[in-house]
Amino acid sequence: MTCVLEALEKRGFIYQTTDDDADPARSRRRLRALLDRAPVTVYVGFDPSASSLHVGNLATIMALMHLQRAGHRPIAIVGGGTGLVGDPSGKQEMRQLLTQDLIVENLQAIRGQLERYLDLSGGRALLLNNADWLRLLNYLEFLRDIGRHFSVNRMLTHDCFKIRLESETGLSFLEFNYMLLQAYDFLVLFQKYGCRLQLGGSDQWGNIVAGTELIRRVEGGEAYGATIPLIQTASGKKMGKTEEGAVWLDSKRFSPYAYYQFWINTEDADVGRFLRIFTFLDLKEIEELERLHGADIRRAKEVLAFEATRLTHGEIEAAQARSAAQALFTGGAKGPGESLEGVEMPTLIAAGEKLAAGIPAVQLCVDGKLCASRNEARRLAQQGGLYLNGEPIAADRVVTGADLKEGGMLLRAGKKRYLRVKASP
RNA sequence: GGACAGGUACCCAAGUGGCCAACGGGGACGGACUGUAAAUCCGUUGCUUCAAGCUUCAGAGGUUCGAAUCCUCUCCUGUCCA
Repeated sequence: MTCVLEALEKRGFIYQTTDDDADPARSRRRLRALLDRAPVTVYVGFDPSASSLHVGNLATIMALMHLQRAGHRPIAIVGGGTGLVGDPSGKQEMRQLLTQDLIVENLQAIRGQLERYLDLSGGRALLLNNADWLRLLNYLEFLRDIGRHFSVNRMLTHDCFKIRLESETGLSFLEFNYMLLQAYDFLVLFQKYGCRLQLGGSDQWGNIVAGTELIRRVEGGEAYGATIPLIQTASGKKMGKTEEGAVWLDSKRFSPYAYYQFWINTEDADVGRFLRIFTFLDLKEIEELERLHGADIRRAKEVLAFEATRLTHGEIEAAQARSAAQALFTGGAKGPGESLEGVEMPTLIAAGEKLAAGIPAVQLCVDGKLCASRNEARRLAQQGGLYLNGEPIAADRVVTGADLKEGGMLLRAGKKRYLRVKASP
């Protein structure tokens, strides 16, 4: 059995582990041994504050998939209990508190999504809601049994608190407790499921360590933690954010077409790193792709986009997204034409009679979500960034049935944003 | 509970009676250059039927010919004191 930890390290998943040693040669030895010896139960927590996971969660999910494939047992906690508190780690501002109903709703949705990535059959992976045990807690008992193991002095030295203590927002007592709850989660999982390893984003370091220490104090047991680096783009932006917000893994919120586009727009410098983290291609193949230079790097990006889309949305959707991209970009589509027939892409259906009478192009932009307002569309056109069937158009351009080509037309904003307009019968 | 400081557009942040739809920076968007990349340069960045008009500076009232700016009350945040 090849060492999973080593494989994860090579792919760039591991930022730090609780088993790190000043001497790199000895580092992570026990953790490696643990993972090599027998199946290990590994836990990761997901935040239930949104009804969908997003690309920011993806690296962690991928890590879990690798571990599961290597025979280990993942536990995904959806924080129905901790979600009521809100993790202050890495946050400048206090979180909005969520209602219980909302959390339960989100939890169900996230559950459904995780099933796409993890094999839950026969207990090969578990999805748990920490509300199941956190809600049973009694305040006084918790303080006496768990609280006494924590030193406030020590807690205050953690970065996650330091930042907030120095910020204008401050830190509420509620949030200050979050760390104890997450540590307690780990302890419960250790006791009930024999969970020995917790994984998380690098912002989770403090919470994870708090858990391993609590386990040592209460149970005298040895547990480990590992963090995954915060994935940033080469130019230093947080990965997985677009102007519209997060890149969701839910196809209703973020279409497979848009998802594919998100990946194909990866910066050159990130392609290799992302291939390692966000696909299962083997390292040799990735190295091949990394050898591409100049415009050829796009080929590697196509592989990345296709693989990533396939993992999240499935083979069929991925293929559709790819052919849409090829038709629009590589094919240099000017009009909708045959090449776009049946292609999955953003499409606006305009009422036939209205179109015959003429609709301002700016209105179509707004209706089709290409622009937020007619003003914005007008500006876009004035700057020469609005195209109809491949030709730049003026701000006062009125679109009529005469602009339809083979039953549709193609509006483009800037270089990348396309909208197909079709007439309803 | 008391004292003080503050709440300005996506974010940061100027402005302290008219010259303010509001300086500057970031971000974003468009153009040029390219390869649906990065970097760079130029431009844009409240809404509307683009002429003018309309709605914005925590909220509600008020003073004034005229308010983001002055007054009153309310809400929110931070700091210090109790």
